[in-house]
Amino acid sequence: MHNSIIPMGMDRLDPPDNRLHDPVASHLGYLLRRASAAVMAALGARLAAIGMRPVEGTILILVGANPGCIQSDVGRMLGIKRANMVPLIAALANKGLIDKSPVDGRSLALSLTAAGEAARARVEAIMAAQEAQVERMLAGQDVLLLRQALCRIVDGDEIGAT
Amino acid sequence: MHNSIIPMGMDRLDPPDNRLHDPVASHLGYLLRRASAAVMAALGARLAAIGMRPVEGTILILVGANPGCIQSDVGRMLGIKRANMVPLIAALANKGLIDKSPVDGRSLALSLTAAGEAARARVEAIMAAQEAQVERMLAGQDVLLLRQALCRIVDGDEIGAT
DNA sequence: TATTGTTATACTCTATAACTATA
DNA sequence: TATAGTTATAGAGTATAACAATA
Repeated sequence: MHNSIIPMGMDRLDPPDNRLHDPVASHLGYLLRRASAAVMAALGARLAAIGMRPVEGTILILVGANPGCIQSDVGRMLGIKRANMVPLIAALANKGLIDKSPVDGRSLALSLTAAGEAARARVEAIMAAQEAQVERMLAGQDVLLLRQALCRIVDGDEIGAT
Repeated sequence: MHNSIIPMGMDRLDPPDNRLHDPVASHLGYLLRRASAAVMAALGARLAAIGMRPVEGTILILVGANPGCIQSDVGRMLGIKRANMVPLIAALANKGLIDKSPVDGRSLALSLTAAGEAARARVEAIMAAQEAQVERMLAGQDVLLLRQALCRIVDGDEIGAT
């Protein structure tokens, strides 16, 4: 919390930032954004070790838990538009992790290949470790209540209107 | 929380998503990311009413609180790289909201113009309303503790290493 | 008529490398 | 040698519009 109130023009020029006073550092919206970025960066670094990005890992887990689900539903669940799902699913299929089989004539049923299931297991282990660390850093919180509150914001028809 | 455990292949095809089971919906990292996106989208919509984006508003507030600060310090404080600060500051200067005056020969001192100060006040009012709403949606939390925890994650040298 | 998958496209945000001028 | 500002550029992520095939 770089919130020291040292006026500009002083002689302390040594530290990384110039000890700016930051009135937004206490805003929960801002902190949410920065914390999210930090957590995603850390997860990205861990998943990169197995050649995977956070989105891809999440899709693997979701398809693994819902074999036969269709592309559009996965996108809706993750808040990803149809058009943007195409290259994501194509990449996972090209890596041989996901099978696409037509069910409908217009819908594609998704399922994990054997390699996809193995990858999913590795992803889940990494994400579980990440999750444990995040929970540890949220020490002092009622994590159950926090989860519920974040869900309210995510599904938030409450936010956006005044 | 779309977490109902209704197996695929049922006849309930009416709701938006096909009632997928979502094992990642409970992950704090994932919730953090989705909640952050929702809050930022709401803030973006509100600020768009005065022709401003969240980053620009944040910079106005930061410069207003630290007149004479230099571009690089603002970037460091907000986690924005030097190279990416250039067009941001240029845009605010072009709008006549920020003045740049050389102090160093290599550094530029930033300050708000009269119009910039007026814009800053409007931004701060909007952000305060947004912040109040976020706090309301986090009902049941110890907001002070939550702020501290999020700051730990943001400044997190703890996260990223195993 | 609404939905699925798809293509093309554009805009924002972010990251890196390289350069100049200055401290 | 390190820092400030700058340019150019590349990669994600996200958004819209349009189209064909299907329900």
